[in-house]
Amino acid sequence: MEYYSNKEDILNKAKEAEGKTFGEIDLYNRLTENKNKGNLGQIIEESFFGYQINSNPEADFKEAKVELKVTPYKINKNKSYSAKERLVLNIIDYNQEYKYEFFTSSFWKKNESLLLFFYLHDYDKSKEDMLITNTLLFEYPEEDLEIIKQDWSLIKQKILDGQAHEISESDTLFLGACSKGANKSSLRSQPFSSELAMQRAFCLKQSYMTQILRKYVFGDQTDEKIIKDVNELKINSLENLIITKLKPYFGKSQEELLDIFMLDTKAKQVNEVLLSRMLGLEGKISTTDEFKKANIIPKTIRIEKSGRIKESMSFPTFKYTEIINETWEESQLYELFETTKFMFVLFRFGHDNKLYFENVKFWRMPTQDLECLKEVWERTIQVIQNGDIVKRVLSNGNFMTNFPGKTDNPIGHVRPHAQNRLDTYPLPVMDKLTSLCHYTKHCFWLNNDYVLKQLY
DNA sequence: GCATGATCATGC
DNA sequence: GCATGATCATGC
Repeated sequence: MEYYSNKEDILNKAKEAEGKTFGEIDLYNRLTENKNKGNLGQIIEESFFGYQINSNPEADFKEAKVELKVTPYKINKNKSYSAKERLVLNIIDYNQEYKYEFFTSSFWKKNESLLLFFYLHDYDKSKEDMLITNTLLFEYPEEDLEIIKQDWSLIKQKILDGQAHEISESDTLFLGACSKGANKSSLRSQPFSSELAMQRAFCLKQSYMTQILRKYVFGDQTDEKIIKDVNELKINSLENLIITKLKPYFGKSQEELLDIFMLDTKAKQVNEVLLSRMLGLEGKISTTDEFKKANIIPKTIRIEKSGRIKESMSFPTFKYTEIINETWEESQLYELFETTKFMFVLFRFGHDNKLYFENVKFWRMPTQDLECLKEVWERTIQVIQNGDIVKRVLSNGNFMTNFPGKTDNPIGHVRPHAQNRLDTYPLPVMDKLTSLCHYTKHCFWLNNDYVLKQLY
């Protein structure tokens, strides 16, 4: 058995796997014999590097401090590449992790540097036919490491606060704590609360992995950064730095801001452009390195003079044929709110009818609210499955539906979101009342009054 | 007045 | 062509 003790040798060996399928590498028929079928990492460890599989707290290549990981990516409709999943790392032992500092943590001990085997995932292929296309020895860039340190500290703080059961992947930016285990009943004890917490593992978020893939594997151009000086991140969080940069503009009207940045009112996208200017960016905030890696979605909210928000908040449409086959924990809705952080950009109408930039708030959906939203998701599936979408036809020809409405749930509801009524998705079950086999695209909306409550 | 259905506008 | 943010229209 060869022994790989330095990074160069390890990477050179890894390169030999590029262009091979898992079937070609698998010497011990792990794939075909159907046991441990999921674990492609084990095949690489055992058949390719020739070492015994272990679950040490140290990295796989202990001496070189390199952890081996196999991870899939996909090609999108628009030909770009995306990581298919988050990169799941070691399980968090709530009863131990809080005792450490970042550089003595279990995360750092095991994942200080990563040897990544990227393979192209293809739904039409079995695992043995999927191709390893690229390998990468990855070390965290300095500016990323500062954010990862903050992420780790936040997770540690939640354990210290007896809040391990409230941890969510959307708490943090690059390094997450994702749920791990067969199901929700994989619970663990925590040191500062009697409440059991879901078993979680450290992970690099899917959005972070996508950026790694694009930048280091496919050599895409680096995206613009909000924080240009790493040192700023050593003393403050990304969120606080953004708020600090925006604070001088709080209370200014849209007109004043346009004036300051010498812009013409070109309607619609003004607020997004203004936000960019206030942060000193050339492009949109949603396309910055930090926002893409952390999966932060900016949302503009306009508060009326009356203090209410007129419109509810929309999200991507769902496909009727797909949603009915989802489980809650793997559903697109759960994934969205479990992993996404939102940046609410608040504007308020003054008594002079002018729009004033008021504040910025980073928000993620609290765990119990997400559980409440589950009822909306369940009801939606039920309605689709029963072919029970249309409740009755209104006098003007519009359809009234049985989808959960705003009054049915405090968090969210289901409503159309389409070009027009003829912009549809196919139905898995024919609608009983109308005999329709396609129905207008719908999506989940967050209730306007719920959103308002989140601001204060 | 507002919940709900429907659609517009923009940009990729 | 369509996703997405934004907003309109109207029946109850």
